[in-house]
Amino acid sequence: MTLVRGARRPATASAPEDLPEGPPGPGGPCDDHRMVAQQPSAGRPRLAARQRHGTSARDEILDAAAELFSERGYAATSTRAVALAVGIRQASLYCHFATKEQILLDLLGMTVLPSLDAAAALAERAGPVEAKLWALAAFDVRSLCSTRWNLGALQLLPELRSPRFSLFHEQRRRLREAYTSLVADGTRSGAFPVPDEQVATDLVLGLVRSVITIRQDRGALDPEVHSPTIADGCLRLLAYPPRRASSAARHGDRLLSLLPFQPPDTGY
Amino acid sequence: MTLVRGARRPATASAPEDLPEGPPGPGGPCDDHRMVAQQPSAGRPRLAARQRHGTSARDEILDAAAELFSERGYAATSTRAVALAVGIRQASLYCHFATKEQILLDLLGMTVLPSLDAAAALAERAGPVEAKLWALAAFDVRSLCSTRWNLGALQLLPELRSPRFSLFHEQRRRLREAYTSLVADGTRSGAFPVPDEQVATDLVLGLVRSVITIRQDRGALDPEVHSPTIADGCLRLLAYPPRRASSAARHGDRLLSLLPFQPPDTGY
DNA sequence: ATTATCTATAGATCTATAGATAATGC
DNA sequence: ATTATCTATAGATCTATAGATAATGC
Repeated sequence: MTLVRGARRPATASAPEDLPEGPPGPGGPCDDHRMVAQQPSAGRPRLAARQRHGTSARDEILDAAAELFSERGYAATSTRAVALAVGIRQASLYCHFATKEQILLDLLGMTVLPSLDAAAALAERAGPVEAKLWALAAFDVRSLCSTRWNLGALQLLPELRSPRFSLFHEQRRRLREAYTSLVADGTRSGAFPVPDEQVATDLVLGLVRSVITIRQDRGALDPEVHSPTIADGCLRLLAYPPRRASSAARHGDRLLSLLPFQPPDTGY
Repeated sequence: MTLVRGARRPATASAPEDLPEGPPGPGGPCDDHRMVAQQPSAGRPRLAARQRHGTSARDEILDAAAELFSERGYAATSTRAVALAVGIRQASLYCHFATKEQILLDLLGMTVLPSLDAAAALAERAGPVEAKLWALAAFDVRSLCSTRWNLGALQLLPELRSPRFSLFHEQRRRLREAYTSLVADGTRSGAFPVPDEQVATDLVLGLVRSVITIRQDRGALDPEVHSPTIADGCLRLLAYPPRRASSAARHGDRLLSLLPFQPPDTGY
């Protein structure tokens, strides 16, 4: 059986790909304030100037993939589309990532790990459980609002249900357990008089994550509005007494500001 | 330029496709209780017996596509995979749908229209706004819980952001408006003392839709648990006074039972 | 004759690899 | 020499169409 080489490429293609015109000037001509100036470096020059946020080719690729995967989906985004958004050739992606899936895996790590760190730090601090839960929810929402692209939307990708993403699922499970344990504490202490702890935890997590779809529908959100509003909403969902709510929120806000780190607000 | 025909098919393939063995017996051998007995009908017989819920080939295809699109995603599900799940050849899908996208469009209609009908029916009835909101949320949740496959997950598909799905977006916008108008009524009457009506509506809708992701995580949900629990949660989110909550829920439940139709509970 | 399926395949597109090329840095 | 890119393309796979085939129903 013989195969015809190149039979798939139409004869009309004069230039094999479309890249933004113009070779990069010395030092990189990117005057867009979002981007970081590039030092001239080793390697064959690119055909197009730098157009992405990020100080390395790897970060530029992650930035483009974050935009496209979160807005169009993973399977629906070709590696060619990612490369085009970076300004390099499709094959050049593979100098920095072994597979397309590895790009997604790297992005997924960024969506859960900050909140997981916050949950661990809060668990070690003293304070009433309602303030801790408020602080964790507020941190989580702020993280989801503050990334340059709506990285949280990656958590909704149907492709993640494959067992190849078990590392990510394990991280999500641990974050869920942090919420579960706070809800259980509050139920024991009487702060959260709910009939079913698991259902209550599911609803709290659902409310926190609804910021992802709200951001998809409305575009950029103000973390200073949604973070406290949703954290307040979590306490209401848990039937925390309304007359004590504003005091718990103040306490939670203080806990949040004392954390040794804050959610990213300049991207990731 | 000459092309080599069939060069893509490996020489090892003895049978061109894999279908469940066994030609259909007369009248259809499907003794699975989930399926409906088939009359022998015109047309060339299938290679495999019927394996899907549905009384027509079209419904069988929708059933299989609902399962695969909701669990694996749209772009990640090939038409070949859908056909395989139905027990027909890939090309046979196109006897019933013009394009793959048309299958998704038909499924999307099923996810919003029942709740839209419920919203219209509730708007015409008399009753306190808190009971109406409770009833709408409870109906919505019950719809999302009661379909054979998690059809609501289709609403999360990233492919939907394309303008080709504007009909679906219009339906979603009308359902959102039903919620918006109830929240606005309740704010005016003092039942829902919230500072920002739009944010409050977003959170209520987010809480209702969280049943989609909860079902993805936990599998089948009991509508008799989640429907009232989430409807209660909506009133709490809207700062409805707790001491009046159980009365509002009773009233809402009565409104719900008086609707001229109920959410599907045998599939769709 | 009509119908619903089947086989076969066109043509587009996708991911990943092989190897050439054009810079920097020693 | 090392590095980061480029060109070219293999081989798999995808959607959709053309036309053959094997039933029913008149």
